[in-house]
This record gives sequence, structure tokens and C-alpha cells, in this order.
Amino acid sequence: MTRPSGDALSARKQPRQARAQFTVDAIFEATIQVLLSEGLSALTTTRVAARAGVSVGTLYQYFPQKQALLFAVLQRHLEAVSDAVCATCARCRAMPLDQMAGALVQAYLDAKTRDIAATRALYVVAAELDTDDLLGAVARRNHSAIRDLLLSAGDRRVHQPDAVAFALRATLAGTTRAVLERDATQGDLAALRAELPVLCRAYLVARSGPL
Amino acid sequence: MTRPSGDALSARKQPRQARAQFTVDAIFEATIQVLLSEGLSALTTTRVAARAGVSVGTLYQYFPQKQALLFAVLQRHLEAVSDAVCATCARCRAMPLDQMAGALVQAYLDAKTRDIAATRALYVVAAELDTDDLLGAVARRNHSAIRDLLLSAGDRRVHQPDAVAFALRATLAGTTRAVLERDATQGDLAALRAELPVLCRAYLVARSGPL
DNA sequence: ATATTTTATGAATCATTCTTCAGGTTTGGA
DNA sequence: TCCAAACCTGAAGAATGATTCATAAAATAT
Repeated sequence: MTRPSGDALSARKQPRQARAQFTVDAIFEATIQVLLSEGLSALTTTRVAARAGVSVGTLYQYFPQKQALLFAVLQRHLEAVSDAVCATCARCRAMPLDQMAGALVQAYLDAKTRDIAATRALYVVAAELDTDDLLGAVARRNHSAIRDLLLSAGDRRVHQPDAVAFALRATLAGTTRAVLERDATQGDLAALRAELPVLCRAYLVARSGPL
Repeated sequence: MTRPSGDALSARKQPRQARAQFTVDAIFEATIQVLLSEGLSALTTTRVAARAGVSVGTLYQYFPQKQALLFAVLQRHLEAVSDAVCATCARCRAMPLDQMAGALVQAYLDAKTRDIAATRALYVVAAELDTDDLLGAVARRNHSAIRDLLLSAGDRRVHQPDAVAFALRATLAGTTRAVLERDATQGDLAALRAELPVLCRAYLVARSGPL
């Protein structure tokens, strides 16, 4: 798999004038729209450009290759989710472990289900790119936020916070993906919302002791 | 996304002679090898045929299109994992809930990590195909096996066994994928093996009561 | 007003790859 | 042995789509 990575995925040049910024935004938006309406395999640079109301050449002025586009879209989504997680972690410091678990689950699910169609489309996009660096960076950020949160719990002491934070991240991301990736029924989503907090709470209790 | 589904993905014709069966096996094997060495984006029908030691035409005699090949490979993997899960469920009937959780986790992880590289490659393959029917069938099979297992627990009674089986499936598949999909360190895998049983046991206890 | 930089165009290029088919080879039975 | 069915070949066809570049327009600076 020759999946591009690193520099090749960064923007070719920065827009300087307002109209250029506008163009880039339109391309961005068009990428998501095409992804949703046509799917990844039918996403061509020409089609995206057309949807954005510009020509292909313009697209290539800001993105050196098709995948740079996809990478940028994915990055934006992942960072939004990470922001939600980190903000929740900051807000829940020193709370009881129980509440932390509930809040964390809710924040994550809310962020991921804000636009389910887009989330699903991006799962597919991620498979097409070399996302090791991007996912690694996001993972590290989320990891330390969650670990620090756990350590600040007001009622209990979490043992091996790194292992627990690791498992918690995998559980949140994994279960959510398992449910959203397939065309989940409303019931599946409801079941996830109901069971995931129970799961996380039970785990945190099992992995902690009195202060 | 024009992802083929249903009939289009079934084999064009069945091999009748021994040499033909041999050819099909070789194509199968070659598909996985190319997937591992070149990646999905570089997997072309010609390349697979060459690796298998046959001509492209031969390949198209048994698979109507490239994706039928990928579908078949994925199907074989998923069914192997499902077999492992179902066998374990059958073996663990009437055991204590604790042991069930441990055995289930171990069986799933063993099946998925038997060939990590192939498992990772197939995560990517799955994203390229319309796997709704296939995944749905596998999910149903696993679901009823797990639910029946839970109901047979010798020491505790599981409430809402469908919801619990659902969550358990999502957790197993999701966390495992979250860890394997990225190039996980040996430590990550060890952490998963250590935490996942704890997670599942704690959850099952939380979702059950005395007999 | 003029020069310079930035931005936009889109037909043409270039490369890739799926898929077919007309014709040859091998197999197994009559 | 001979024939029909099964199997294999691989060059050619056809389509697709990523990317470039010469050119033109618009914005900004001088």
C-alpha cells in the first residue's frame, strides 16, 4: 500500500486573498458532500471541483494531490472530537469516578453522532490514507487528558492509570465505530448509549480502590 | 459509493477439475500475499494473477470482478473468527460468568491475532466493499451464540441478554480493531489482553444478579 | 496608471487498470 | 483413439481519472 504520508499531505500553498480562502472552504465543503452523496470510490478531483464551483486546476493549487484533501477533512473531524473529549476531561476534574465515566461517554458519543453520515464516510476515508501520525497525535492528546482526569477522581484511586486510559480509549472509539460503521438502527444506537456508560463505570470501579 | 453487493460478488463458475481447484486456491493465496506486500491500492487483478502463476483471464473465469475476490477473502476470515467464537460459546455453557468472559475474550483475540498482518489488511478491504449482508449474517450468528451462552451461566442470571450480548460483541470487535488497526506495539496488544477480560467481567457482573 | 503577485481556467497529457474474447491446451470419458 | 467439456492464455479494447501547464483574469502594490 503506497499510502502517502507527511509532507505530501500538507497544503501546497496558502490562500492569501479573501476569495482564495473562500475557494478553499468551498472545496472542503464539496469534498464532504461528494463523499456523502457519491461515496469515496466515486470521489474524483474533477467532481469535487465541480461541486465546489471551481475548476480542477484551482483545486490542485491548494492540494498537491487528491489525498491531501481527504486528509484535511479527516483531520478536522478528529480534532473536533478530540476537543470535545479534552474539554469534558477539563470540566470533570475531581468529580466522582462514576460521573466522569458518564460524562466522557456522552461527550464522545455526542461528538461522533452529531453527523452520523459524515462520521461513517470518514471511517472509510481513514482506511485509504496513512493516518498513523495523525491518529497517533490525537491518541496521545486524548490519552493524557483521560489519564489526568482519572488521577483527579474525588472518590477513588485508579490503579495503573495508563493501562486504564488506554482501555477506555479503545472501548469508546471501538464500540462506537462497531455500531456506527454499519448502518445501525436507531435501536442499536440507543443500546450503545445505554450500555456504554454501564460498561465504563463497571470497568473503572474494577480498576480502582478507595482513596 | 457504488459498492457491489449480492450476486455480483459470487463466483462466476465452480472449478470442476482438481487443477482448477488448485488454481482457485492459488489465486486466493496470492490475493492475501499481494494485499500484504503491496497493499489494497496496488492490488490489481493482473498482479494477483501473476503472483498466483496464472493469467488474468483465468482469474476472471472464477471471479466476475476484482471485488468478488476481496469479498471471498474477507468472508473466509470472518467465518473463521465466528467459528472460533461459536465453538467457545458451545464449550463454555453452564460455566460461571467469569470464566465465560475470559474464554470468550481469549478465543476472539486468538482468532484475530493469529495473523495480525492479514487481519489489518482485511480491515482495509472491508472498507472497500459493501459488507452489510456479510457482516449482518456473521453478527446474527455470533449474537445468538453469545446470548445463549450468557443465559446458561451457572452462577448468575444476566438481565437483558440481548442488550448485553450486543454490547459485548461491540466491545470485543471494537477494542480489538482499535488496537490492531494501527501498528500496535507489543505492549498495546499485551495491554488489550490484560484489560479486556477485566472490562468484560466487570460489565457482566454489573448486568447480572444472583440466580 | 502600471507592474507585480495572486488566483482561476480546463483541455490535453499520461498512466493505470479493469475486463473481454478468440483461439489454444489439457482432461476424462466413450 | 477421439471428442466434448473444462480450462487457460494474454494481447487488445475501453474507460477512467489524476495531474499539468500555458493562458487569462483579478487583486494589490507602487
